[in-house]
Amino acid sequence: MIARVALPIPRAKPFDYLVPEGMDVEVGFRVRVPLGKRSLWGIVVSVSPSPSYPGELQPIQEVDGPAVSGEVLALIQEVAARSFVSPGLSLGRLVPPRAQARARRYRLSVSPHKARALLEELSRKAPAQARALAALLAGERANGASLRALSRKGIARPEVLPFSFPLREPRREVSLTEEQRRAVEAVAGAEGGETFLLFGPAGSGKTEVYLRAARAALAQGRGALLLEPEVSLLPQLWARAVASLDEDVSLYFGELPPGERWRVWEAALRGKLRAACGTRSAAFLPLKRPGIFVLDEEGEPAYKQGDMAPYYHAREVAELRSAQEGGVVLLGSASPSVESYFRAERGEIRLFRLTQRVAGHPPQVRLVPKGEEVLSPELQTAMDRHLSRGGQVLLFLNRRGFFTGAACRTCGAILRCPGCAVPLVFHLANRSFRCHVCGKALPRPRCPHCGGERFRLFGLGTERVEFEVKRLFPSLAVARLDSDTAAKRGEILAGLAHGEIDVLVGTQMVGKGLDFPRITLVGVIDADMLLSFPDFRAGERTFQLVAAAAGRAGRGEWPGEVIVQTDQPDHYAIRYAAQGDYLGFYREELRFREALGYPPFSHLVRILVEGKGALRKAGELGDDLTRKGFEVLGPAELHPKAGTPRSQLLIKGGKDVVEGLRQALPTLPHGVKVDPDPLWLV
DNA sequence: AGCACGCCGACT
DNA sequence: GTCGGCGTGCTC
Repeated sequence: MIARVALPIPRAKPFDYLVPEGMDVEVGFRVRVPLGKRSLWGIVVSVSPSPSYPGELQPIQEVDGPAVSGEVLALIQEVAARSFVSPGLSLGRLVPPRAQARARRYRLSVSPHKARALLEELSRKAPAQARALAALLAGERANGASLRALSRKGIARPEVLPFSFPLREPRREVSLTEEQRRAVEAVAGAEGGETFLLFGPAGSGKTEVYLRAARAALAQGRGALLLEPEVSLLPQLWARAVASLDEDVSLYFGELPPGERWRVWEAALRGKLRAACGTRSAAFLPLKRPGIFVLDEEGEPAYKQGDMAPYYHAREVAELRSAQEGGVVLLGSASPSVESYFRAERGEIRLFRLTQRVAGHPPQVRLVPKGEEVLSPELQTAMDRHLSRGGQVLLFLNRRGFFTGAACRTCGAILRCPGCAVPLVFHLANRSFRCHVCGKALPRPRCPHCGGERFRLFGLGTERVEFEVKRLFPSLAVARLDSDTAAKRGEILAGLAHGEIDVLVGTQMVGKGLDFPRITLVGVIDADMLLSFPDFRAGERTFQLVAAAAGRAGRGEWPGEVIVQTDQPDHYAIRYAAQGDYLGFYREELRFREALGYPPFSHLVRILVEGKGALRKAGELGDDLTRKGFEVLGPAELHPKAGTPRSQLLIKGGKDVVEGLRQALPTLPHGVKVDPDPLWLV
């Protein structure tokens, strides 16, 4: 027998190998095979009696066992084809490696009586182990190395616990509003392959609809996948799912330890797992008979993988799966993507609106000018007012660091990363200039033009907002939550929950989904920042930023207030966001998209060319595609990444543009990447 | 992706 | 004279 194996190399086609006599190899199995002088793990995509390769075949070296279901294997191959990358590489990135799950807890394997007796003996020879044993007896945490030593001696044994968040919710049976009930009934009674959009403001009870619909799917013996765009949003959804579904609910996201990822994946593959919460990569979890795919905050760009192949959108993956494997897709949002709302309006997906608030109050939103100070007088006054009443304050700014730019005092040149050419950001934490593209840190940079060592610093980052708040309100407890402090995220959120933190400064992403009833004031430090991006989605992102900020305020009994610092209060994205009017924004945005022929009135494909002569190569590729009848925008030169020059083309076309490109470019030239329906153009 | 082969510049 | 740059091509 011959097995065709997809290997994690850029080549699109799988390789043929001989299956040794007596070896059990099936489609979806992971196998180790020789390739040249190397040996690689790959996934069997088909098994047949005759080879398609004319040369001599090598035998499979080792079988690991089933790694992916036939359905998800086909899905990943389809996703790979759509983003012009090798199925083997895509499989290598989406199917988690087999790894031993790390023990998270140790248990005594001797009686407590015997353990106490051992304690004395150990305290002389191995005091660290004695301390660990004492901690075990007391049910406390202990040093890992000491525990492993105790395990070797047979005194303790490791116990693998599933990954979980330290968060529990009581089970609560809430009665549904009429709107919620109608949505649940429609979703639960739908045919497989249907997509729904649940559109309702923060506090309108979308999560309850997700959970009831998931419960209905589980009751029919089908699986449920609940997705969030960010890991930071998972704990709360997961805790509610655990409380409300009579089912084990696993967590699955890219940042899980490899052993844990594999454990959850394998449980799904074996049919032992029917419900999971996760981020975009969880859309591929090989659940048997999926019944529902929920995407909360469906308009969030984090659902799109755009930085690494395979380029995919979790919504598209869920819809492909529901069409092939059955089940429905339920999208939910207070500010849906323009694309999804457009589809709902055209009747391609079914729209359900939730208009009644079941929790909290709509906040009052005020637009104030930015001015010279980091915190405008209006924001300062409002902070005073809310804090003196015992409220908490959240301040949003989408930029890390202290100063976001530096200009040479001698010649005026802007200090840039030598490899990436983007302006360097000054961070107070280690007093150095850092590149936010490649992460390089320069403690004492010199001007590349004149060698000057003194710089004028400007621009606003989260560190400086934190600094300003501490300066203006010295008695307050101020914390900062951005990717520089993300390691302390749990600690910071606990502090916020216990009222130990008065003011939290954060970037939009890490601060999203916070649900703390005592946060009554939210400040958006610079609402204009996203507007200045040369991207047709700038307005949509700005609306989402302000709308998300508004959704964070006043989730408890007290009415919330939002202060938005902006110098463009008349811009429609900011104006409608302040009014909480999604539809007003949508209509105006749609007119703009139609006038310029942007999505949803067209499809875009981003072609990225990297390496030496990128601009020239992109130009030649663009000319070639123009001759073949494509509408080509560019080439545009991008800032280099870690010294590699980059350029890009945009192709604009109809629904079939990706298929057309696949025929026009059957093999991609070296250094070329293709991202269909990109969400970020810069 | 690796790893080989292969053809042109600055060094013991 | 060689060491080594990375362009092209192949691996079942």
